[in-house]
Amino acid sequence: MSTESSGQRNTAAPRSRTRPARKSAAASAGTGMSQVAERAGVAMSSVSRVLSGHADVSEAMRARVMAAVEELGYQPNMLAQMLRRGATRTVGFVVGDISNPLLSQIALGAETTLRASDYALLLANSVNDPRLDAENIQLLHQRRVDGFLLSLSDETSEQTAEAVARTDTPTILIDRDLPTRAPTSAVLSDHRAGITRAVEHLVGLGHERITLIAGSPHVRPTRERIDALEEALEDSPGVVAQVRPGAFTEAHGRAATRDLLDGRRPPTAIIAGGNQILVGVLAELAAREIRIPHDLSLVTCDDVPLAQFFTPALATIRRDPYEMGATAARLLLARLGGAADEVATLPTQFSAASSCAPPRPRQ
Amino acid sequence: MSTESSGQRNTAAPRSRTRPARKSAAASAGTGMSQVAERAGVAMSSVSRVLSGHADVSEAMRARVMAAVEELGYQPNMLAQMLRRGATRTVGFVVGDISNPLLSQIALGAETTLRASDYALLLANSVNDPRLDAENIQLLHQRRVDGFLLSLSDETSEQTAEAVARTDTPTILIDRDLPTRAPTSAVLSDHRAGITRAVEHLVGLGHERITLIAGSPHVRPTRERIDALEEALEDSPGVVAQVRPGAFTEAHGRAATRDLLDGRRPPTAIIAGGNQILVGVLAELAAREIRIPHDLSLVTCDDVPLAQFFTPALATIRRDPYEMGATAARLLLARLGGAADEVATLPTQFSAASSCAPPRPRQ
DNA sequence: CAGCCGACTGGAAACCTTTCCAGTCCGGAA
DNA sequence: TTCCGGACTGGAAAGGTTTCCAGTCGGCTG
Repeated sequence: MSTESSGQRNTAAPRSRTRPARKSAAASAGTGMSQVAERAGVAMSSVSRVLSGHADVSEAMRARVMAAVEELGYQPNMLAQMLRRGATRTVGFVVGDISNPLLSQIALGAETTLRASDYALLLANSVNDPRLDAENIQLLHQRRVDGFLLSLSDETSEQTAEAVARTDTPTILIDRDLPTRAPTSAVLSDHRAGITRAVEHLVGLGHERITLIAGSPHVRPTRERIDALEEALEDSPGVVAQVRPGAFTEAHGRAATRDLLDGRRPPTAIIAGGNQILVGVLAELAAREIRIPHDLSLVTCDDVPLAQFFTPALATIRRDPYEMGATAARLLLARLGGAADEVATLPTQFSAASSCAPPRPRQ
Repeated sequence: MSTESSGQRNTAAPRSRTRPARKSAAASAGTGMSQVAERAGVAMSSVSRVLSGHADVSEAMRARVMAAVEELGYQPNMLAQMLRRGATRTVGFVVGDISNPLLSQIALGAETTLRASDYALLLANSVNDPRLDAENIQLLHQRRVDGFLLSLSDETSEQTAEAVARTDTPTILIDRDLPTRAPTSAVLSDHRAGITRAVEHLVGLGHERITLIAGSPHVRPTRERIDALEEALEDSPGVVAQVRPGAFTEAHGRAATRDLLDGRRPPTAIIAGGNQILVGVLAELAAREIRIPHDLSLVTCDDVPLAQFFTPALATIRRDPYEMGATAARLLLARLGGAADEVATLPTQFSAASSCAPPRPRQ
């Protein structure tokens, strides 16, 4: 595979230098409620009542005010409203890494749902650094968000727990467990069910050494998957579980795979606990020319679009990330509307495929 | 491929119902600058000066104020600051679809860069609907963002152009061209270079019918790629270019492929203009059991992680989306700092691979 | 007919900061 | 000794809205 480089990197001349003339006089710039009031010949309080749909407003008043609003092209200053009302209609989304397809789909679901209720989404990446989790929470809190959606990098961090507690703001955890007695809503995936089905399938095929290469041990999905794997094998005395938690990275996937295959008793089946991990696993398997499913069976979690063309087809434990985001948003909206905290659990599906087959007979 | 469903969908009981006791008295709640001033026995203006690092402040004053700030755990109210200063230190990011890996990486680059300068990112998806582009711009404008990062769904929309013009706010276009004389910064990809190299490569292999299955014709990348393809073939009289613009969707990729292959003169090479389109193309090729590169050569744009395991390896026109986002953010920060508008062009790389081979001899 | 209530409106405080302006005090220069 | 400027500080306006409170007025009840 050869690589040709092309294109230059430069910064070209500006397209134009002149600022456009100040907008037509009717613009919103500098037009405040008092101008409207003056124009309509009424008090500011009346303007405010009309605009906020207050009940005690006569038709005549409404008409006069609306006319003035039209004429002046008045638009309320949201900052002043936020200050006065003490609410920003803004939600903070703290996420380990938005470039992860799983999380960006969650973000899409959340933002779409929130926007339907006139909330905006403030995005903060923590690049999987627990300190940034806490810092971002603090930062968004200072920006006075009305609520939080948290997909933390590390739920065990003291600082993060403190930061969450300090905010005293409605918070929805996304597939995370925070070890705190404070009430918190959450939307969770039922990882156990997916792993259980996958393991049943593998055991049914005759596998006796099943390895889970998992991500960070400091987040719920990893813990749940590990627990589910070990639990599922309690009834199968002959089958051994191996677990390799680490990080949700290609590097970990690759290193763990290498390590396992070099070990005395390599697994007959691997479950890759995330799409980046999968890449690492596949890379190492390819480098060793290990054939799936002939030499090793493979299951992955949280598929990505192109996975469907992988040969052989990959068995996958799926969930619906858009729906997770949407649900998280709904839970938050409910809380902001005064409802109690609530935990929603969303299902997981296991799709068997030809990447799983009976293990090779023992050599 | 069988599918077992597992897991239940439910909403479980809340974890707790009691609110935690109001935080210790020193909390920021209700603590304003005037409390600090009173506690320190100075005027509010002095507190403000100390906190904003104004020059004319005595050491004694600074110490007293800071002590009071510490004791009260005072945190400034950013909403009041925003209102007073008329700046929010917030940037609006309008994007067709954040769940697209290309765009989510751009978002990551942008957010990371912006946060380093204390700006926050307000995210708005337009789900590829031009009306929502305009609406989101308007919405974010009302929220008084200091600047815009725009990855529009349709740069030809009147409403969008008007919305942009109306805001009179520093704006960076991301790989888009807005037909307006207003000055606008932009970060662009040099698609032409990538396409040119790819076409040279294909022509070198002997291809005579090269098809570009492109995305929406209403955005710059599509136009640039089409132009580049046609231009590149001007010097190769025997080679025919076909172009199938449509949408950045799997459906379009699949339909266009079907259409082409059913046509009288099917292409010998296809360039898929995006990762979703690629999925559609591959699906149709797989359904017809068309072998790459034996029956058809394939090039794709904007790869995704798993693409590297596709067999055969996919020739790809790449760019660095994180860097695009970071560059866009830098351009915006510069504009916010008073600099003139500027256009940055980032390179594109073509990587040849075994998905391209000489075409089958004519039947 | 007095009294009262309800519908409606205006005035002003409150939200919290930044910034302009004026004023105090002191040291140094004339 | 007087004047001036610089260093520093306090007061108050401004930024734009929401909301409480008080007040007016017409109509209805007793």
